[in-house]
Formats: sequence, C-alpha cells, structure tokens
Amino acid sequence: MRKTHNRDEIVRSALELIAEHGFHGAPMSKIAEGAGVGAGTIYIHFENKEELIKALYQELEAKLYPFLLDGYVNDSPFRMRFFHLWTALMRYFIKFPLDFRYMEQFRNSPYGVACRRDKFLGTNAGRYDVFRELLEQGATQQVFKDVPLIILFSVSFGPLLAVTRDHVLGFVRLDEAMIEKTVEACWDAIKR
Amino acid sequence: MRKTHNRDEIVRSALELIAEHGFHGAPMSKIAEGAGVGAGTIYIHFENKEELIKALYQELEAKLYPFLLDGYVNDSPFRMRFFHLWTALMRYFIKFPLDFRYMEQFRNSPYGVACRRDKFLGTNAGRYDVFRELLEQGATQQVFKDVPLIILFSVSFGPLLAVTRDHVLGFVRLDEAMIEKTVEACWDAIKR
Amino acid sequence: MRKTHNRDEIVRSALELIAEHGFHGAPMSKIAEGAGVGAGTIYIHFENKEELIKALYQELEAKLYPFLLDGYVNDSPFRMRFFHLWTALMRYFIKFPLDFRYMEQFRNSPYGVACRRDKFLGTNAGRYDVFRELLEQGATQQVFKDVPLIILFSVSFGPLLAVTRDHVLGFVRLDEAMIEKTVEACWDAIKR
Amino acid sequence: MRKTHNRDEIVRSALELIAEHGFHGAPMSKIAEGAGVGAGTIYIHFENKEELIKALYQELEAKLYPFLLDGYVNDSPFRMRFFHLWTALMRYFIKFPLDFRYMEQFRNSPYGVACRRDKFLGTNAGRYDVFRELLEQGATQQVFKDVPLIILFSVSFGPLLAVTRDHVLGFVRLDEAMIEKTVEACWDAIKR
DNA sequence: GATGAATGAGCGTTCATTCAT
DNA sequence: AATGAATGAACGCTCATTCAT
Repeated sequence: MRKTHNRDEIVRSALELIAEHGFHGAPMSKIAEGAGVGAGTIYIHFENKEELIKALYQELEAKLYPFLLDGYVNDSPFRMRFFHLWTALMRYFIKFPLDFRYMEQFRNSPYGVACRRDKFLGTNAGRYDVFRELLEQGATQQVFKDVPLIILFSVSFGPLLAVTRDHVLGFVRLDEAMIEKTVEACWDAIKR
Repeated sequence: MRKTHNRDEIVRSALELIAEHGFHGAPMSKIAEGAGVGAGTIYIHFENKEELIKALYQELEAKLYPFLLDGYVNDSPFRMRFFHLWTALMRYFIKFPLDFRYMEQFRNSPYGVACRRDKFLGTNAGRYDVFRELLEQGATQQVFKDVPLIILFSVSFGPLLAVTRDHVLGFVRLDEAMIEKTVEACWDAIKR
Repeated sequence: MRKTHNRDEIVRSALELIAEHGFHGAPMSKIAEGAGVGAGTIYIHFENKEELIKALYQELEAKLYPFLLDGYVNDSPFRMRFFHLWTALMRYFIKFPLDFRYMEQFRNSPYGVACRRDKFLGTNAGRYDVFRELLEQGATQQVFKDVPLIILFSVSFGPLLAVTRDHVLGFVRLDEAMIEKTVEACWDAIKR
Repeated sequence: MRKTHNRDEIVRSALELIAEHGFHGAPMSKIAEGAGVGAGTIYIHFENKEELIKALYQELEAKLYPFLLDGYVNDSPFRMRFFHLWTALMRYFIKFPLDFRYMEQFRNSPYGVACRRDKFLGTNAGRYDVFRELLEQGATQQVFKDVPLIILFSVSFGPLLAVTRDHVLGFVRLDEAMIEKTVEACWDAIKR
C-alpha cells in the first residue's frame, strides 16, 4: 500500500532530522525531501507539525516496548526484574541513538511535559506501564525509598539517561560492564 | 548609569522568556519588549542572540557559585561536603526556578554541549570547579564507583536534576525532607 | 505554467526597480510587490538577492547578443564590422534604457567587477565574445593603437557608454546622426 | 581649532570607507569610528549623510582644481592645453585612487546625476570650469566634432575614465606612456 | 492520494538619526 | 561643541501551511 509507505518514510525522515538538528532545525520541507515526498503530502498523513512530532514519539515508544519485554519474566526476583528493564532500556538507546536523541528532545519540550503531566495526573494515569508497575510494587514492598512515585521515576532513570546522553554525545563509549555499573547506580539510588 | 540598567533588564527579560518558552519561543523583539527597550538596544550590549544566550548562562553560573560555597568547609568530612554542595545546588534551583529552567535548556542545546565538551576535553579541562574537585578526590580515595569522571558527574547529578525538574514543572512540591532524600539518592548512586 | 510566469514577473520587477533606484533602493519586498507575488516567492526562483541580480544580468546579456549579431557579416570589411557592432549596441541601449541602466549598475558593483576580472584573467578568459574577437583581430592587424586589449575595450566603449548615459538620463536626445557621430568617435579613439 | 580638525577627520574617514565599500558599506557609525569621534559629532558638522556625501565631493573637486591648473598656460596652443588638462586629471586620479573611486561612485549615484543636471541645465550652468571653457572654445573654432557640448564632455572623458578605472581596479598598471596614449585617444575621439 | 509553487507573518539584525548628559 | 546609548523602521530571508492541479 502506497499510503503506508509514504507515512513511514515521513516519520523516518522526521526522526533523523529532528534527532540531529532539533525541532527548529527540521523544517517540514526538509522532512518531506528526506522522505522523498512533496511538502503537501505530510499534511495528508498528519494534521500539522505538532501532530507529526507527537505521533513519532508514540511510534518510538511502541517500538521500544517489545524490546523491553523480551525475556522479561514477570515473577522473577524483584532486583532481577529491575536490572532486566533498566539494562534493556539502556541497550536500546545505545543501539538506536537517534531514538534516544529524539525522545530526549521530546521530553524537554512543551509536548513532552504535557505528555508527562497527563501520565501522572491526567487521563492516562492508570494506563499500564511496566516501569510504573515495578516501581509501584517496590514502593509497596518498601524496597524503595519512601518518596512519591514520580520521584522514584526520576531518581531511578536520572543516572541512566544522563550516562546514556554522555555516550550518545560521544563523551564516553559504554561497554557492557559500564552499562551494568550504571544500572547498579540506578538501583542504589532508588533502594532504601 | 542608564547603560547598566538596560543591560540588566535585557538579561532579566531574556531569562524569563527563554526559561518559559525556549530559545526559539523567545524572539529578540519580545526580549526587547520585556526589557522595556527598543529592539536595536540589545545589539548595543550583545553582539547577537547567541552571545546574549551565552552571556546569560555565564551570569547565572557566576551567581550560583557563591551560593554553593556559602558555608562550605573545605576540610570537613567527605560525605558532609558532598551533602553540602548537592543540597545547596538543589535549594538554589528551587529558589530560582527560572535559573534552573534556563540552565537546563542551555545544557540541552548545542551551546551547552560544546561547553561541556570543552570542560571535559578542551582548554577548560583544568579550570577549577568545586564539583569536579570533590568527585576527583572521591574517585582517588575509592569512595566512589570505579567509573570515568564524566560518569560520576552524570550519575550523581542525574537524580538531582530529574527530581528538581519535577518540582519546577509542578509535578511535586519538594520540602527539606524530600531534598535530603534526593541528595541521599545521589550519594547512594555514586558511592561504591 | 504559473511558475515561469511568476519568475518572469520577478525579473521584470527587479529590472525596473534596480535600474531606477539601484540595488539598495530596491528591497526584495518591493520587487515582490512589483511582480505581484509574495515576498517568499522570490526565494523559490532565486537563492537570494545576489543570485537574482546575477541571473538578471545574464538574461540581459543573452537578450542583447542576438540583437548585436543581427545583420552582422563576419567577413565584411573591418571598419564596417566595428560600426555595425557599436551602432547596434548603442541602438539597443537606447531602445531598452532600463537594460542600460541596470547593466551599468551591475558593471559598477562588486559583482560586475568580479565578472570582468574573470573575463580578462579568469576561467572565462577564452570564452567567445564578438567584441573581443574584433578587438583582438584589430590589434593583430595593427589597425588599433598599440595598447593592451583591456585598454582597447575601455577606449572604444568609453565614449559610447558615456554618451548613452547622457541620453538615458535625459541630458541629450540621440538621433541616428548623433549615434553615428558617437560611434565614429569610438573608432577614432581606438584606431592607430 | 578643534572644530575644524574633527570635521576634516570625518571627511577623510568618509572618503576612505565610501571609496572602498560604497555608500551603503559605510555606515555613519563606522565613519565616526574611523574619524575618532562620536557618532553624534558628525551631525554637528553635517546635516545628514547626504550632505556629508555632497560636501565631500565638493572638497575633492576643490582639491583637484589647483592640481589641474598647475603649469596650465592659458594662451598656449589648443592641443597642448587639452593634453595638459587631460594628462593632469589622469595623473591626479592615479595619484589619489580613493578620490577617483569616490568621485566615480558619486557620479553614478542620484546625487551625482542631480549635480550634473544642475551643471548643464540648472543654475550652475554658467559657472566657470576650465574643461568647459576649453571644450566650448574648441567647438566654436570647429576643432571638435559638431555635437552638443555635453557630448563633447562624454566623448573626451569617456576613454580617460574607463582606462583609469581599469588601473584603479588593478586590471592594468598605467605608466606615463600609457597615459599619453589614453589622452591621445581622448583627443582623437573628440577632434573633427 | 499526491504535489510543490505560493504565501506572508515573523525572524534576527542593521543603521541613520536623536538627545540627555 | 561633543558624546554614544538608544531608537525603531526597514532589511533579507525562512518556513508552516494551503490549494490548484
């Protein structure tokens, strides 16, 4: 189907350009060019630039999920599940640095903030999320520090994202040992 | 002297607008308007927008430093010094949320990345920095995990910045107890 | 096709405005207005103002050439060929005074100087040019004064351009007799 | 007297900048800087930029005149006087290339055209001018071609100015022999 | 569905001129 | 007389979006 093919190319082109040059360094005309379509074609598939940006973020999240769950054993020990998820996330970002750079930009943008507000306070507050499930469980079982859920998120992802950023920007080159040490830091940060 | 007054107003207006709307959401014309000056006046004090952005960042850093060092005792126990600095930083950001938002934007921009590259690899690699001194000392004394210096930075600041962000964006309201717990998380994340 | 029509209108408007008010008296916005298009439309057809200016010059040269060669007999006597070309050039400028004024402005601008430098010293030094051919031939046959080629150009065009300028600016009204006298002056100036 | 000194410096700075970069490449602020005065000081001595430009032109003309008349013998043979004036003019321009470039720019600008219109048609039509006197005399005595005075001007100055331009722009290097040949060309062009 | 030329508001920046000192 | 910070209209140019084809 032609239609889907074009849409995919647009999304791919947007990812590349925005990840590399930021939202404002990626004009619609260049996204179209990179996708091999006309400028108007984007507006057939997406209402406007903002919608394209949000849709792309959701596609990246959807692509990430199976990666995280691959090999995830729901009833394995708590610590192991934490290590599995955090390690998988880090490996994913290292494998797909464009995805990381895009997602970081998104998180730092008004769109991303609104998205997060919705996640914690809004209509999506209850939607299923492996990370949330794990953190909530750990909080209940008093494995983690006694702080609000959102702070558990920030404290346990903070080191991972910061270190991954260093890698993606070329400040360090992460190998498996360093990934393990980083995930350990995340665990140490959060555990009681 | 009129000159200094205008310059200060421009810097203040730029801080407000950029912190709130990002670099691209803060056109020079609005910065001028917010400062109560003509558009051309900015260019008397700053060569161009980029220079204004960098100068503002440096002013904020200069304002932050004394705040960190206030009460800092150079030969107090290691852990105490860490807690002093990290707590002071967090309190500063909570007290001046615009500064935090601006500095975060800067760090996530090409300017900020270049600045950091310079700090770790370039000509400023040796310049004095309380944080760096402390982290290097801790690495030498094997108090911290055995990872490169840059990762010590990311791991120990990661939770702090992420949690502060939650506060500044209104997702949590941090009190002294929560600040302490966050700094503890930073310490736990980094310590061997 | 709309595209070509708009491009032509832009070129026409630029010619009029620049011929009359100079490069700096012809802002892109007014050129657009004169062409009946939006300001951005110009940038679809020309990369920037400089490229528009150069392209317009080349179009005028291309328009001039056939005019010069019409009725030009390659093996007619030397003096006749000179009179043919110089007379045709002068008639052309009188018929299209905007072209004259534009070309003069161009010649007096950095673009025009660079263009001329290229013609005499650069990569275009060998490109075919009726005027150059005639002058080189005349130099070889010692019909002309013994001076460098570039001076033959200046000496033989000098009177023509100066007189044409007088006409275009309204200081004289040239008729056929006066054109003939002017071309004779050019011939007298150059011949040995 | 301070006043005169500043004025002179402004005029000198304007000459340098405009000759080199054109009217639009010479902002008042840079002219002030080059003169070592404040921007406002220019407006004490000249009403506005246009007046500065015109005043500078008149100063250059006033400076040129004595140069032309030096050694000029009013009752020497006709041809000799012509050669004296044209040669002196050319030498002057070669000696003071900034003056030449400035005067050419002026002549090609609306100011210059207005000035010339005034000279030939306006209130200054009768003012004394060595060149005019000589050309009028030559016309009366039927030494020159039978064309209007203004065309005598253009025809006799055309080669001189064009060749001088070549020299000033670096296309040729004129020596005394070449100057003589150029002046001869001017004479040939004009004489009956 | 697909195109890409066209739009025009808005951007960063310049500069002739003014005026409080 | 001299200053130079301040002004703001105007510049060249960009780009999200539209619409005739």
